[in-house]
Amino acid sequence: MNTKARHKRNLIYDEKGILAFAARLKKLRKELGFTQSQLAFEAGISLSQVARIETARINPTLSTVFALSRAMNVSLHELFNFELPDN
Amino acid sequence: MNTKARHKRNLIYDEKGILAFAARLKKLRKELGFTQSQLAFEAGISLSQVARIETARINPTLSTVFALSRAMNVSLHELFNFELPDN
DNA sequence: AATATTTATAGCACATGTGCTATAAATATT
DNA sequence: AATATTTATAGCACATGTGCTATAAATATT
Repeated sequence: MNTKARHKRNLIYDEKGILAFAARLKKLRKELGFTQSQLAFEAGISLSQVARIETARINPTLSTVFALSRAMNVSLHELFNFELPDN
Repeated sequence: MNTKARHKRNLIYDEKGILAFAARLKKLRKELGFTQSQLAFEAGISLSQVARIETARINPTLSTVFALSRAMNVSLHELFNFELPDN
């Protein structure tokens, strides 16, 4: 182990918020009749990424979210029409 | 230079979307009377990060956006109530 | 105008998002 | 039940988001 005391910064990872977004995305995708693969293709992102987002394994960037919004033809206003849980 | 042909993947960076979000955030923050420093403190993120977001230098993660939403006491529905420009 | 406050930049180290490939697990179809 | 399709995981390499510190630039206050 390194004796040098490295500072462990703690970054935000908003478990609850990420879970809520995952559920919202999955719901909309299914309602619109997309498979993950189709959505990934339309959005220009990878299938693995779509799966990771829907299972709340990662904390996507806005660009990724914007791509999903456009691919589903769902406005951001609608995509984010869910309650953000308290932290 | 390395002769090995490494693959240059191109990640999404949604310039227009990021700019639109930056403008929306700045507008709301000012309307609510926060300084960047106050907002950063309330959201538990760094001042430099708030400045980078408002000047569209970075592509923030959802967790960061959620923290801003809670700090300003503005719902996601409201925070994302803007037109996502075409890509 | 001088001073104080606020916002914008820069550079570093570290954490982690992303694409890719492969494969397993789960679900749907025949 | 067997087969096909869809979703979930894993591991790697690389790109980049984030916090921190410092400082400059811009704006507001006195």
